[in-house]
Amino acid sequence: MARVSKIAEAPPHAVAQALARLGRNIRTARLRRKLSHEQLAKRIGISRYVMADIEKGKPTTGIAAYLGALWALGLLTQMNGLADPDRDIEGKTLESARRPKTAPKRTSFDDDF
Amino acid sequence: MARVSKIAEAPPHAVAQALARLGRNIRTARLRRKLSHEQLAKRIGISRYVMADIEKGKPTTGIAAYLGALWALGLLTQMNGLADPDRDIEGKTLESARRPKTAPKRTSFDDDF
DNA sequence: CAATATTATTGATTTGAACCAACATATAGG
DNA sequence: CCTATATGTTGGTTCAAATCAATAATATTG
Repeated sequence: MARVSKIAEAPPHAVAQALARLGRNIRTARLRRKLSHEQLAKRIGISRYVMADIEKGKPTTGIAAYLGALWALGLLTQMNGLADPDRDIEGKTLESARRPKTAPKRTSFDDDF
Repeated sequence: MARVSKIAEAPPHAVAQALARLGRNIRTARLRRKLSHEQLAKRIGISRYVMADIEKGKPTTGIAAYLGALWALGLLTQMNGLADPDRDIEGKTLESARRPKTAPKRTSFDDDF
């Protein structure tokens, strides 16, 4: 185990898939712009090795590196609506009138599914 | 992470803003679902401390933790179109007919900007 | 094909991310 | 209010992320 969280060690299929796709898309965008790993990495402020990791969809790589890549490619604006509370229908439905600053106190041991 | 990259140490405003917003949105979604840090973290497979980091928008936290949070909240599908080549108008325009597997060889020192 | 650039891979080094325990503070809800 | 729970903070441990150098493999282009 050690210092890598489970989610990074063995991500659920959906997460692994999302990561792989994101990496592929970033690679495609880079090649279209005719940039090498080294060139793009320099603009982002990372090494070419991390740039390669991003395109592989490495789970443990810091999120800033990924967002930096999107930023350097002019694709960061697509992040705007991500997890937007207004778009969160499920959450809206569940939300009570009040807006608590912490989670409610759970009285029973409601272990997850 | 060690050897923190520039992008994580001092992210550009756009990246920092995107991170902060993502964290806030995740927090909102969590509270709407009446989950504590500990509860959600357990589902994701991270500690409650990393869960708190995510909501703060910590740049150096691994991307899998962020995606895991979205996944556990049922919001991962919103990642689907992110950096999609089909939506990348800029890239489409730049793309040549061929689809090279590496960046073209730059003969001169064309440093950026 | 040849020459050059890109990308992948390996091994070594450094340092902070992720973790935990313990304690402090804030909030919820009776 | 009171009390259990949620969240924040501190200090310490561990180990892999990020880096680099060198080399190998792959791709581009003349």
